[in-house]
Amino acid sequence: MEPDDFDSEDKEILSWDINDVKLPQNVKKTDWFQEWPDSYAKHIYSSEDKNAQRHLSSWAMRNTNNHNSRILKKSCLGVVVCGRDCLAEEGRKIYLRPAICDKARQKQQRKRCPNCDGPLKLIPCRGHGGFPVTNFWRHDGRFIFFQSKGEHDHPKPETKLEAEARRAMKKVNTAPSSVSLSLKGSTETRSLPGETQSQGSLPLTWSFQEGVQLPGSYSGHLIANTPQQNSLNDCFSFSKSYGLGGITDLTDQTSTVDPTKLYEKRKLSSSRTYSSGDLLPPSASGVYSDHGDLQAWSKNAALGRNHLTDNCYSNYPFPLTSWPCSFSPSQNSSEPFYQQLPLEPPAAKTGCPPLWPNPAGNLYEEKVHVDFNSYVQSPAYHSPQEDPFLFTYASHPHQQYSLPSKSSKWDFEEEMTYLGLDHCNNDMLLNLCPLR
DNA sequence: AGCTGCGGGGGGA
DNA sequence: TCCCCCCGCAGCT
Repeated sequence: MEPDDFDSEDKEILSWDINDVKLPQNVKKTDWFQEWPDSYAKHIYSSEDKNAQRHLSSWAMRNTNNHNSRILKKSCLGVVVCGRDCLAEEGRKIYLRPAICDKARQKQQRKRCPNCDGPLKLIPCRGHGGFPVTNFWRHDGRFIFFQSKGEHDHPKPETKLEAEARRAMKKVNTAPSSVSLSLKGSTETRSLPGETQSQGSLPLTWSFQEGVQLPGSYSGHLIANTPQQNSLNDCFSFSKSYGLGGITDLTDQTSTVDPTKLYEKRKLSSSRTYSSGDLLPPSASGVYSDHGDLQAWSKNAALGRNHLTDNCYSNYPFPLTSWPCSFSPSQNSSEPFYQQLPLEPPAAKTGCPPLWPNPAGNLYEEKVHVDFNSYVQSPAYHSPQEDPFLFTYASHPHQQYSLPSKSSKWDFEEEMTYLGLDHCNNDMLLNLCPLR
């Protein structure tokens, strides 16, 4: 929605209210999905927008009965914090996503802070005149209208994907046999070059501490130590959360597809070269970054609707809790995030490996520079004040993960086949590769 | 188990 | 009348 050159139609489009009897239908340009809508925002999404169809938000929004079946109303639940306001290692705080279900939330609040064993505390949202911020969704014609009322007065919780991943990790922890068996014996997963063994330097606070206590041979390493394994987790969450057709449950696939082989296969089949820091160790990151926007972006990308892919930027579907991407794009995910990244760091140290190749064939876009290892806050990043997930970070300058050069091609179909995704339906493929 | 949407109902302004 | 909240239910993942 560009505010220039208003005519009467544009004014109509801008001045609507969710309660209007008639909403504008002559919308020329729909908005990109906003994962962290705040303040008194209004957006018009295409009715084709999958995220909008699902009324998604990374804020923990619960359904509220407004006795109006035409307008879906949701109110914010706030954020769950440690009652002792403890700091995890490296000064990170704990911001959990409140469970949406009432009973699950009560159960959640009975749990203890895994960092200090203190009580957990729910900080309610009071951003709308003392009441929770409310979001309204209304489907009308070819559009989905969104309106937010109030301004969140609390930190961002972990995203839905992160919360789901955390639960998934707990499942792995409690029922490790199905996943871990296939990983046993993997030297890559057990011992990575330059990897330190400190759990405390894992990128998450309690998500990792609680969830990643994998069985013996793991020595505390997450399945997603390697980008390849990570992508499996990511796929899983994609399909689980957003119902992408074709990918049914990749957690099951980890028991049939040995991630070690996957990693080796990728090493062999790809011309990518990895530097000494090759596999990104969990210890290489210490920032609990809020990459929710990236998740939204990657979700959108996977759903075939993303301005970045439109612009031939490669897709970096950043993982859930486990991938230590240390940058946070704008709160407004309509802004291309490449504009907010450092233009050219001294050494092109990039960290997030691609999961989905760019449909245009530009598998790696070197404008995306992420340094997991030595987090230096640039003006392009959110300050910790702006973004509660970003905190001071003790750098580990020794490990690097090099992004392959543009010449590196990733055989997408081969990859999909190897991942067991060769049965993906057309919709899935269309979503992933809208240009194919 | 948890998320989501729906709807009945109570209570306050 | 409007708004907020609680609750239960059903469908889904």
